[in-house]
Amino acid sequence: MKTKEVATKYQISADTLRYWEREGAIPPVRRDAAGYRDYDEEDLDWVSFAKCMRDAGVSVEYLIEYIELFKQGNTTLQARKDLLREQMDTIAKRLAEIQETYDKIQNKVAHYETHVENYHGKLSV
Amino acid sequence: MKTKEVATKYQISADTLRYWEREGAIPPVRRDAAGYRDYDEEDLDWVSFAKCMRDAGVSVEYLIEYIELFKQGNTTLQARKDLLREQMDTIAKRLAEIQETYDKIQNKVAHYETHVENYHGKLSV
DNA sequence: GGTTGCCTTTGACTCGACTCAAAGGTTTAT
DNA sequence: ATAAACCTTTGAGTCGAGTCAAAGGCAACC
Repeated sequence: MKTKEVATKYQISADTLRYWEREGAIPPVRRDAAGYRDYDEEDLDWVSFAKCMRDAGVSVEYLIEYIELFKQGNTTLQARKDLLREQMDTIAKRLAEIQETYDKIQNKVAHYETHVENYHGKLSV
Repeated sequence: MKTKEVATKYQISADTLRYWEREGAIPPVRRDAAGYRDYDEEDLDWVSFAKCMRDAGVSVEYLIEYIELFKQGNTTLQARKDLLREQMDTIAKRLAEIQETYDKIQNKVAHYETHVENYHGKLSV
């Protein structure tokens, strides 16, 4: 699978794909005879992983760290697990925060329904 | 309440507070005789609103738009409500996305428990 | 009355994460 | 066989969102 195809499939720009690889946020991708990237199943898994994590707000730097550990082989299994757990905690917090904001806005919108003046109310009702 | 106090209270830098106001992401704050900002209850509500929204990933630009509408008075009530609803949709999507990633990582971590090799598995199990 | 610690503005700087442009090689369709 | 549509690298540019530094004003304690 070539760059643009992958880009389309995962809704990422080709530039971003190359950028991630350049930075080490995904491992180096296989190349064909012409030197063109040719993503195999495993490469796609890494792309999918990176996209997921980025979408959840995980920094590129974290991804690089993870790949770094992966490259060092099976002695880093525990470290990688720890890194993922750490990210899970962060994501969980973000999730809760966003949920909270969501509820508050919902409340605010509900107030708009009833208060038909020059409304500006608190978020925390 | 003075700038630093507010900054501490909401875990924002004083610079950010001034930046938001400068950009119009919150309305102008009352000043004391010396020209120092003195946040009253309503100002604090706006700060809290801005922080909430920013934390949920809403752009400063959106906040500016909202404040713009607010300044224009009660003819913009519907527009403001629409804007908030739009943001709610976006936030809801983000929420779902993050939740999905969270579940996937959880799964991945679980796999680490059982697969004790040079593990790298798919996110989607 | 001086030092410390706030406060102000203005304008420049940083940082992360892309994004684009230039210059050029390959492959596919006509 | 030539154009269109890909691909490559390198290096520079952009963009959002702060963040910092300079230069100076007020305020309170010792």
